[in-house]
Amino acid sequence: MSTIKGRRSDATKEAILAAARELFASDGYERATIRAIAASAGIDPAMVMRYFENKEKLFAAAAEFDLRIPDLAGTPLDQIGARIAGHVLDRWDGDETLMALLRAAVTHQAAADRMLEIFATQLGPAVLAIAPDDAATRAGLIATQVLGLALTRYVLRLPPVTAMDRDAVVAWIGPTLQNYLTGPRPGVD
Amino acid sequence: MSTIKGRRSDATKEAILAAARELFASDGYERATIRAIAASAGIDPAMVMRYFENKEKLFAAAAEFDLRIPDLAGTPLDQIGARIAGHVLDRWDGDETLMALLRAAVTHQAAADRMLEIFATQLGPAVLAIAPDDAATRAGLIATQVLGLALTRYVLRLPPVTAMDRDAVVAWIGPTLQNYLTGPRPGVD
DNA sequence: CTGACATGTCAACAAGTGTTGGCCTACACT
DNA sequence: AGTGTAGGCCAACACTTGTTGACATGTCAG
Repeated sequence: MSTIKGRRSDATKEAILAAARELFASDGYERATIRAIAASAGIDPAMVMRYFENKEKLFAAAAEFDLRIPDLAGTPLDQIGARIAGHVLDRWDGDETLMALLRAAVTHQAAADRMLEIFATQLGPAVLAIAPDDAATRAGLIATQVLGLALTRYVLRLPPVTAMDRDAVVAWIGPTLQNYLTGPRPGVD
Repeated sequence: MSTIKGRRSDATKEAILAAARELFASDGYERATIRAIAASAGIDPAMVMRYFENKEKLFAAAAEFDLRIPDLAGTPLDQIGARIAGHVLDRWDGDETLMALLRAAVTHQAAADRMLEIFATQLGPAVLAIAPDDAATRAGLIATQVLGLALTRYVLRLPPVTAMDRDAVVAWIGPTLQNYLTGPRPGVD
């Protein structure tokens, strides 16, 4: 066995993962059946079980995800909001994994936990580096707006939201994120 | 038959609806089974079919909903955002129908359509009355933030978001909604 | 009491689910 | 050549789903 070249099985394993991501993204956890995923990958359902023990673990493998929050060091402090807004759009358009995660998270506890973990370990620290005070709250607020945008634009496809082009979204959402990140803590008024 | 007093069946019909709302809200459309709903209502699954032809129509009946957007006429123009934020929290805490709708909308097309319709017919006109220009876009942005808040606070239960008390949520989210509603259209800058 | 009708229960169906074990095929190595 | 093994397919399992039709019970008018 040549461990140098990837084994042939790696190819179909990858095909299964791709099909799984696609169906989890479009149908959610329960409606994306193993049979449908296998059919979409052009193989037998039993193969899915061979490579990934069960559906739960298949999802876990398919939902592995990195937000790839950009290094914000070089960005002027007052443009970080817009930068994040643009990044969110790019990331969401280029990878269905996030959609699979969001769709599944709403009805499946394990997926919700994974989503929480991603925001806690990836968004949290990034916010902490910029706004050390109230970092958790500020990160939560950002999640609020970012996930709400994703939900209405990519899942529900609310017409006025899908109609906005990239620049408009950044121009509107950017300042909101900027405020959540670096704005004064409200309440004193 | 005395049409004056409600028939006895109306009671169980209402019990079914209540159980349906509860399970649709906590489990989503596919996981909320007719059998589980019937059991929770203390009756036979066949009764559900007798009163509501099928699962689809049961959901439609259970997801009947009114946002009850308050009359904003008496509210100072610059406090409308906070008013809406508070109203959203009240409405969400007091009625599981919204949660059922949101959870189901993510995986079920009919539910998504219903959600779109609710925002189009109830939120849209209210925004139009206040901000006639760009009303659709502004309503969409509001939906973005409101649904994002609901998603992270009530469905995903993101810790920093659930940790905020009512006043804090209103203080943070209110200005965002205010800006989406009455703020200047960005882009000139 | 007798019947009619609303209200409810029971058992079963057909279809679809995740999952399993046995069997086949092709290729690498000696 | 033969043989071991990884990759793949098939048929079946136990179970759950929405849905249906036949049958039982209650309630009230005559």
